[in-house]
Amino acid sequence: MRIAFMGTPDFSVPCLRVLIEHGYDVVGVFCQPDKPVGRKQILTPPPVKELALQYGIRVLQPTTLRGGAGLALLQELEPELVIVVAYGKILPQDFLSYPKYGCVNVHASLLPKYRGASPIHWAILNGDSETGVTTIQMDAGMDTGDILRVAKVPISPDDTAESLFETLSVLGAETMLATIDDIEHGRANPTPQDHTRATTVGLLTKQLGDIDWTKSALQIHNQIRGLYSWPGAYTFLDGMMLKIHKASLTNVTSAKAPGTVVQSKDSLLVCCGDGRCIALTEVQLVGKKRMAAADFLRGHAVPVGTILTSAEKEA
RNA sequence: CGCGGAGUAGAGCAAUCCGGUAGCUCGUCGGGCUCAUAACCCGGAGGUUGUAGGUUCAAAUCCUAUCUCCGCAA
Repeated sequence: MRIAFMGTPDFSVPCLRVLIEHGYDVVGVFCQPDKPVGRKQILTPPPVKELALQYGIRVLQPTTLRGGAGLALLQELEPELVIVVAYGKILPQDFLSYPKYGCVNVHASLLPKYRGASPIHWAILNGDSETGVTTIQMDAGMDTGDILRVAKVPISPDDTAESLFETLSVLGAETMLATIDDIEHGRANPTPQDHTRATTVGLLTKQLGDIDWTKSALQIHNQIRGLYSWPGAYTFLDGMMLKIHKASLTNVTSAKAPGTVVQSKDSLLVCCGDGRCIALTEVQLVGKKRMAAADFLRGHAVPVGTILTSAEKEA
């Protein structure tokens, strides 16, 4: 089967890899144009492009698919099926309807929940106990197509957005293969989504990382692990931003004001809004490297009673 | 040349402005002490102060260049 692949970030890589390894005829790979990255603004190719180049697969990086531009490329590649995994652009209708088997999208949530840009993070931010991947037959809407396959996975209390990313990208690849197999053998059974239960999530912003200590310890813990390792959660210590990379829940309770440091030996134990304390175990001060809280405390005395504040209160 | 911070003992920091025996907390090693604690007391080891030049009687510190790491912004 002639397949065109569309994807850009790390999440898409396992999918493309298994397509190649299973001998599918990948006739072309679409991804976003190279972008300047990092402090030096070095032009960096997306991860998917690098993999494609290793296998000598043709890479296409159009800035737009609209106005027939995308369709023209498809007519050149003549794919029977298009697989889309975190590509990053909306596909126009003429593009969607070109391939014999249409376009299939691999989405990292249990649709119709968390349509949109950052489903993995929101599953953790909201404290969900399970998430998964869904493959859909794409239509013109954003993640609104009929469901082909679903694979669920539990979210453990230790999971971070990063660890789930890893898990779901692999699960996504497996589910994609199964879906393609269904299509090849005429077993596909598209089921419409329950649109009344749909939720949509947007792009993450840095601002989401600002910790509001009046929230419960559980909510704050979800925030820290849901935003790890990007964009990350943070708070303010003596007017300086302190990034919180890792933290763990404790059974310690305290009647102190939310944000108060109640212990600062091996970790920073901070009182939250519901009276429970959360232990900050890996932190990073502005301009410094990330380090274990115990290391941080050797060089920075944080007296018990110090109060951590949110950006809003700083301003 | 987008803005800024930082390289000092195994770890985290101080001393740098104003040049003069590199210090603190922790770890580590040895000894002591206690029914006991993230215990406490005593002692030791561990450094070409990122690199290369320059100024000076003397440079972690001042000057020049260079490498690396990091925060913001994008």
